[in-house]
Amino acid sequence: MEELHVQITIDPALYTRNPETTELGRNIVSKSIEMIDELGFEKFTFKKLGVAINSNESSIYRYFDSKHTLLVYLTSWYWSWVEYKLVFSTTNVSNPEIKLESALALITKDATQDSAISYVNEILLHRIIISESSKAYHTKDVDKENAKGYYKTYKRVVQRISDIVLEINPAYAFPHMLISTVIEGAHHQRYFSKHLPALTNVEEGLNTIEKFYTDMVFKAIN
Amino acid sequence: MEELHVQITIDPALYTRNPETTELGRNIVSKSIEMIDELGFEKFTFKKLGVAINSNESSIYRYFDSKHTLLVYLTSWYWSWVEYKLVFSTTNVSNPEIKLESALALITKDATQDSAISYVNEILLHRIIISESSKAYHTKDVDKENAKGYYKTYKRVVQRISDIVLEINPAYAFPHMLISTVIEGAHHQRYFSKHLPALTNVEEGLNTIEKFYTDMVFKAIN
DNA sequence: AAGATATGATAGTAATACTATTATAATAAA
DNA sequence: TTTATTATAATAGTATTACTATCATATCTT
Repeated sequence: MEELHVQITIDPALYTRNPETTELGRNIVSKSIEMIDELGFEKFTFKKLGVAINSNESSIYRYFDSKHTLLVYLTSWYWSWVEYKLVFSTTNVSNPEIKLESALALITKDATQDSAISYVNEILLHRIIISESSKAYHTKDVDKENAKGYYKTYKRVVQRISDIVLEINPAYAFPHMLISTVIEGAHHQRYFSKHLPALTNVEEGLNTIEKFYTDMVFKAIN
Repeated sequence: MEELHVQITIDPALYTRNPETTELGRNIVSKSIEMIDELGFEKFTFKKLGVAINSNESSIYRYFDSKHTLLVYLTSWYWSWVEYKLVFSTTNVSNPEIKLESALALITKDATQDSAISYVNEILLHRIIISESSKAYHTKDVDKENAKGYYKTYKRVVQRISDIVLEINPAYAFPHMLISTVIEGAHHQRYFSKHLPALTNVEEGLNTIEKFYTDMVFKAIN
């Protein structure tokens, strides 16, 4: 696996002090990913995180003004990272079908292991996205937060893949619905396959999710 | 609209005292639906509910042992109700394509207004399902709760519609994935259309969600 | 060496998600 | 009709949460 040297830029609206720039900040991000994965978002607290990194609750609040914005920060980080990989794997590919195929692989495949940034464990982050990320926007404050740009990176990824769909079939009327259905669907199916298998037909090691959605998308747009 | 006289039966694992059997119980269910819709699940509390129905927090705890099981109860209620309507609208229909079409309409259409049970506002309940129901199973306790049968009714609905899919195409390999994708997808699209429209192509009053998923499903299984 | 800034430690607050106890009201059985 | 049973209400209490505020100390810059 080659290492990608990525500069992932997160909207300053999502933090009060940029965690990338200090060791404490990177520790907060790093350990919070581990702990949210382990405890679940509800049982994760800044106090526990402070203890785990030998720091203090009050210091963490200087980086993120709530547990919730930290979650939004992490999802935003994830989508920036996906966007980077998306651009990387689709530029200079002229055939839009092939572009769409790799885009779909990217959003439906199991966790990728390339370590772009040392302090972020992308496999754990992917698991958090699957289990917890819908909580980031299922809030009574969505509209306010959306206006502040909290979900920009997610929307950008959907837009980019929708554009590829339109390259293949400019008359297709529902590209955004289709792509957001695949993204959310892939997360659900991965979660269901582990916890509610009656809701899936996933078979271990067969890339079922990727195959299912790739097949579905190409049939839908033709 | 004709009135359906339904007997919706909820698994006793989901309550400590059956709320259907007493006025207080029905008030709890009724008002909690209104309040969760209005406040969102996080800001809803049993204390506030107690005040709203002129009762007491401690009395509510005799019906439901947590806020979380109340949410699971409500989702279970919702799926029982959907199951009833599904059976009602598909029995004695011999053509499986037509059966599938009405099943898909049922799970993708906007809130239906027939009042089967007086103390449940199905429109508000549908909104709760859209905005909050994923929180019912995105917990660290899913496996334990699944073993107790908490998600049975949801799984039964998916199973029933998957069976119709298999009637049409017995060789189709992913019926459960397809149907759970449609159900979750329809909820997401409805939520996105209100709060994150960049992720959809929904147009007001055109039944976009129903059309999109119906088209998608029939293309996928043929 | 002085000034600025980041971090840590401690304390405090209102609210949450409960549990426990006791009193009172309503209903059913003797 | 009295008694026993059960449901509800009222009150208090607990540990924890999600913060805010204050102040001391360590570190880094000029």
